[in-house]
Amino acid sequence: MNTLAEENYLKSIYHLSLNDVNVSTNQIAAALNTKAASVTDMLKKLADKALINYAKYQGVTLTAAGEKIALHIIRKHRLWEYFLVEKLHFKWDEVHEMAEEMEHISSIELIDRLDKFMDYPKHDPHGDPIPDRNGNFKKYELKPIAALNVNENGIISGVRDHSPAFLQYLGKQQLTIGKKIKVTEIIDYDLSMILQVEQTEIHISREVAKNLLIAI
Amino acid sequence: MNTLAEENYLKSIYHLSLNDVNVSTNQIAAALNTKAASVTDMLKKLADKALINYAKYQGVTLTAAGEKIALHIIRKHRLWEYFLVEKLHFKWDEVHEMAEEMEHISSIELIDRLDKFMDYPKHDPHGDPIPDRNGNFKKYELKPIAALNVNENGIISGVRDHSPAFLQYLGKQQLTIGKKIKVTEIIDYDLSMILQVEQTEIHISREVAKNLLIAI
DNA sequence: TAAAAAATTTAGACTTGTCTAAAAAATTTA
DNA sequence: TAAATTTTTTAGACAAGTCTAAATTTTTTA
Repeated sequence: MNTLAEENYLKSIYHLSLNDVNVSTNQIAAALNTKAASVTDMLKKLADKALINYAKYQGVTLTAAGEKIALHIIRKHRLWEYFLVEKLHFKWDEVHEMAEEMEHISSIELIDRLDKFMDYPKHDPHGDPIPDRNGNFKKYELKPIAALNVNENGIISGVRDHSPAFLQYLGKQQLTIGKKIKVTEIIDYDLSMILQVEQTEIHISREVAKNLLIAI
Repeated sequence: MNTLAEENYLKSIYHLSLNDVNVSTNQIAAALNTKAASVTDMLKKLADKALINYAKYQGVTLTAAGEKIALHIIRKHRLWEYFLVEKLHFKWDEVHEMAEEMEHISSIELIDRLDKFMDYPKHDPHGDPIPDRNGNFKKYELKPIAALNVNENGIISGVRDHSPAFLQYLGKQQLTIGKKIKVTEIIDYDLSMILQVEQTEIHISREVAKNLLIAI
């Protein structure tokens, strides 16, 4: 098996790969709160194990083997988050740190049984898809509410910012996964938006609108 | 917080302390599958942190602080074992290794909620007591079936040997926690015993009788 | 396109936890 | 109780993962 550090590198590289094909040393260092020199050392090890494609100064991509491991860690992270929210009743802004530890529990059988226990959830509490045991999941597209025009509507299906502060704010405003929203007005001055959510109108800044995602 | 290695040392010292007041370097080395020299190094660190009382060549005892940590790890281990058996339907001989990893998940709130989720179980799947959040548990005494005479009876309440092989054997014979047993015969020749368990008679060796415990 | 700036890698060092081999202390035994 | 044996500790080394500082490569910019 891989070390904890290796698993965290693979997971970060996977997430960064969603935005850029080649992931840079500095991006990884920032994501893992470490130094570029440390990243270079680890990249050599991961390349030796054939988990990444690495050419000096060129950035990295995951190999098929590396991506498989990354997706399995993400599967574990998201299933544990679902467990923490649905079974232990934590709030969606409280579970990330715990899941960061739990995602490294190694047993595959354990996670498959946990999946069954919860009746095979498709999304974690933040709307992110949960890969199945083979690493497959539907790559549905989401777009920010900021991209909507007046009178357009959608269902809240994800967040771009996973910080506790943002999640807490959304929770307080009842802007949670599954809620149906409609844009009733866009303020010219600052591009902030007024949304119709169930019976109430909610005013959100452009910043919030960019980080709150709806299904297309 | 403490490192994973430190937690494992404290836990081992706690378990060994149940048999001997002072725990020796070699005992710890054997329990942790490491070398005496490595143990000496770690004992110095734990003593510096005031988690153990350590005098060179004299063996160690846990301080109150060290015992508290050890009991919390044991609490986590046993609650996760209960979860794995009761909720995920693993067999009692399958859960130890998984719980060895899960016991190091740090959140106290998580384990308290898990405890509540399972309705505050008092014993793990092997009959061992689960400490509460303050490290308290009933210190009930158990004795081996080997200590019984003919016609005496009791309720299976624990095991002395936690190895998968022993647990699997017991499971197959229906010799599980909570079963009522009565000694119907003791064979002079090898001190093996014939037990009445529910409707059936089961013949167990002296070795088994020494490792299977009943409530006094 | 050459100089400046930024990104990345290398070199050497440090910490944690481990090891082997040798030394020292404690215990057993004759 | 002195010698032999066992246990424990010390000394020095190593691997993993990290760091700082310096060197190198790439990218940007003037």
